[in-house]
Amino acid sequence: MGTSDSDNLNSLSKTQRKILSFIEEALSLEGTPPTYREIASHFGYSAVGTVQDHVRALLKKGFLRTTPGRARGLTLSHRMESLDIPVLGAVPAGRPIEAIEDRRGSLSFSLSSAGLSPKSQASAEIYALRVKGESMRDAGILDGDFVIVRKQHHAENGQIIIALIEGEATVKFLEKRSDRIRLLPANPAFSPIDVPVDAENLVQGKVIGVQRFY
Amino acid sequence: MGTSDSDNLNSLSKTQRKILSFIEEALSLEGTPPTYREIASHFGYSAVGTVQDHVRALLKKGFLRTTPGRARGLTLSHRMESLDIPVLGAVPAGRPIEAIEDRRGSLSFSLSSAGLSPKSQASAEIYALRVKGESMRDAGILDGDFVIVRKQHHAENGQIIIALIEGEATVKFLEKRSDRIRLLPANPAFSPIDVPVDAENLVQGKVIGVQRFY
DNA sequence: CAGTATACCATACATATGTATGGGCACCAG
DNA sequence: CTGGTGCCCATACATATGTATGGTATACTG
Repeated sequence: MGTSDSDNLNSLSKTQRKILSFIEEALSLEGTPPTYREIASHFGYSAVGTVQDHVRALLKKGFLRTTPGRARGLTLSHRMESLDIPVLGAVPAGRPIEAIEDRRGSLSFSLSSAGLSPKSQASAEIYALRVKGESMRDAGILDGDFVIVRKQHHAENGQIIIALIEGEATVKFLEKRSDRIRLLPANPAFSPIDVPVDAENLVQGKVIGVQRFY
Repeated sequence: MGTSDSDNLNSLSKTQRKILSFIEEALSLEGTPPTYREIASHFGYSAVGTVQDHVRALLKKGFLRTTPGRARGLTLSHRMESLDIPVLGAVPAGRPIEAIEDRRGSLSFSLSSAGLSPKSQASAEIYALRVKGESMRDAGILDGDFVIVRKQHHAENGQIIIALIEGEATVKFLEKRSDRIRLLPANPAFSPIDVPVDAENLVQGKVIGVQRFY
């Protein structure tokens, strides 16, 4: 498991990361890489050269490859696979998930199979989290599995959600009541967790899928 | 589930099929669709117009889409997803899985996450099956889940495999012994199945992943 | 201070690429 | 025979796009 230079996303500036994400996204959504001008207009740049600079940086750092002269010649140097959603790392204490940009990699996920429109992906509201622990075992969500999450701050009874409890992200069933909210594990060895109805940032997202690799 | 016109590959001429395949291939290999001229030179055409004709036909028949004016604007009209593996239907009696081409759709699956090289994909040896029943419940494989299978006819002890029993495909743990082979369910409500060691076509593939959609 | 990286703008130019037009030839159904 | 489809060539043109050049400004580092 090498953390080579080109693997270390921390070596990227915030802007560079944004642009890289956009390219990844466009690749999966449109099937073709964006042009320099498309990138520029997306971020409000009035100059193509601005994008050139950033692409050049990403090139130099090994995140992108280009075929000289080729239209839409940008490709990701890593995974040729395709469309991917970010795999977020562990949730630092107290920080809601939106703040996290600690990408650990990416997963491929069939949005159409999940009945999602391309739009829901466009807004980059889908991400993956690696499950730790056995608390959802009986729901078929095992330790090490990836849950596919759509970022949203509401959910219905009985849905599996990502909840933020004391700064920690956990996967649980949601049970809303008038007086309190209860988070139910799917494993008799674990106890339900009660939360005040007015808890802030409780619901971070809804689990829309599970992926496991043997 | 209609077999619409654009689903029927038989409505394509041999040449059109070749060109469609080339586009699909280029998409997965290069990450970008080919240009008309690239297609032309690949097939030895000296005229761009020749490709235009064929693309126009594929367009008309609904296999391709284009964004007018866009460089490398060809995209597949079906699965926008990306790389996909076929989802096979139920296994008809007695017929080994290789014979089945009853595509029910396709799934996106992150090969790199599963530690697979692009080559294993190229050989189209990966497919998906929809799980019926609860026999593997305790292994986190639930009814309705998709198992990702690599086609192979051998497997090791403890691995989850696709076994062909009396013409039916089932998901089970494999337990090889000197005298017989035992297929273990992951659910106390089900019983192990014993199979002679010389059973033919028993192991159809190895389960390398699971995917679930809520 | 010089040097380097980041971040942006403006402009120009060569060419990569989609697209239109106009043929030509073979085959087959009406 | 006429029309449609498949299959191929040649050429022209507008524009989509990569790429080079040259600025400005900030911040950090040695």
